[in-house]
Amino acid sequence: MTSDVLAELISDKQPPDAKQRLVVAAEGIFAEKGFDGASIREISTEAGVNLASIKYYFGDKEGLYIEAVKFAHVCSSEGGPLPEFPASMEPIDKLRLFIRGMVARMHGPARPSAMQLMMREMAHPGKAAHVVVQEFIQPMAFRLRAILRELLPGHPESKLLMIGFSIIGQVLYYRQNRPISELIFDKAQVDELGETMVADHIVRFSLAALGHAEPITTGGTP
Amino acid sequence: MTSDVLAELISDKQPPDAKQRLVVAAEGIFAEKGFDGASIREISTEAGVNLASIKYYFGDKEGLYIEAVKFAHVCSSEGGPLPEFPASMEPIDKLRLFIRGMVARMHGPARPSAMQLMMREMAHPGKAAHVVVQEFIQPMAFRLRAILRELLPGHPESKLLMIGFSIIGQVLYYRQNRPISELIFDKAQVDELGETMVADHIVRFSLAALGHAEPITTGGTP
DNA sequence: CATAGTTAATCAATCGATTGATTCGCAGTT
DNA sequence: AACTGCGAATCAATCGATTGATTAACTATG
Repeated sequence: MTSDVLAELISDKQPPDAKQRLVVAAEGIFAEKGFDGASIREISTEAGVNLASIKYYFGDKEGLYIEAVKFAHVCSSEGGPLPEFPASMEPIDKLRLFIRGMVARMHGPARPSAMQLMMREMAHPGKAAHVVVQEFIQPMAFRLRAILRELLPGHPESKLLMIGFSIIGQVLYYRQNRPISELIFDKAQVDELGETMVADHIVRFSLAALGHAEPITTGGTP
Repeated sequence: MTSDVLAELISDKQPPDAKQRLVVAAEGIFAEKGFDGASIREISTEAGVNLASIKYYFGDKEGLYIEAVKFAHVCSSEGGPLPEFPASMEPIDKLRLFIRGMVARMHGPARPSAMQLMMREMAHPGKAAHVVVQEFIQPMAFRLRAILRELLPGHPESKLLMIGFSIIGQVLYYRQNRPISELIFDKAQVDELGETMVADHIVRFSLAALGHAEPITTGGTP
């Protein structure tokens, strides 16, 4: 039905029509207040369109929500489609690039509310979750597992799974738990951890755990 | 005002009164549907008490929510108050015990909805968040930082912070992202990762990254 | 005219909050 | 013992506000 909203939005022209404005406003408000907390009246008001337009374009509130999640997914993906590396590249270098790319995606400059909405949907998966998983999360997960399989041949699948979770867990922490971290420690102390610093740390920490870099204990390159 | 509910609840006798039943029911429903999604009518019905009792005991919906979060915090903590280790113990052993204890707490048998409610509040911190942080999260974080400071003297504070985030991030992943992981991979494949297996992996992965264990690449003990 | 799009107005339902009345238990007084 | 007064606790009933959803009338474009 309304599945081609995305194509319009990513290649949007200047004067966005009602449907576009609705999706954009919905993405921001749903990200801020969640599905239950947001009201379609507030969304339609911010979008500057009539309340009934939501039914007209999306059927009901949930239809608008799903489109907003899809839109958030597209916004988050345009930061870079996870760079392709040549098959000849050393798997350890692939892993290095993969982690860097993933951190960049997370901390990326992309519309913050987009990532926030996706995280909300991931925390409590609903009908819109499978879209995010299938088009956003699953490819990254399978790519990472392929790299790990190449890097650690012969290891049982369960071990590869846990190693992947250890790496993704580190990356996701900064996106999921930043507000809490700022409550625990000084906000300034947490905020000074820039994207490159975090990426360098996770790469070093993970590669060291896999025996492909000097352990953290070592100061620099001795 | 209603700050002594906790004392009653942790040492509760057989016939729970209205206030107790309200808190217990609220914890379950808030955990399942969130603050906005839950209604005080549903909570009072499940608790078997009158709607007006919520105002009588807790003032309003938010007051009940805060008490429910506190209750969830107490429930989650009773699994074990993070074992004290003697100061003479090697820091590396402290770290090992700490990780194991934290994984046990997360996967712990404690009322599942309790942990779920705390995670919900951590994901989108509100007025009740500082209670969870101050009494549940902060002590663990500071304890971990002390261990790391002892283990890695001379390292800058920012590096210790990121190392701590790497460890906590691994532990939290399994609690925060299990439903998504089960969507990405086979549910059975994820579920077969038991608590001890996960704990062993995180310990090995983290200690290896810090140069205090054989890297994962190594099969066993060569 | 016909279709697409937009509008204001309103629907029934549910929300959180509040009211006033009622019951219960236990002190103090006679 | 009997009666009284008072506060704690609970109840049904309802408040105004807001929710998502829907209708019918209106405009504009082709």
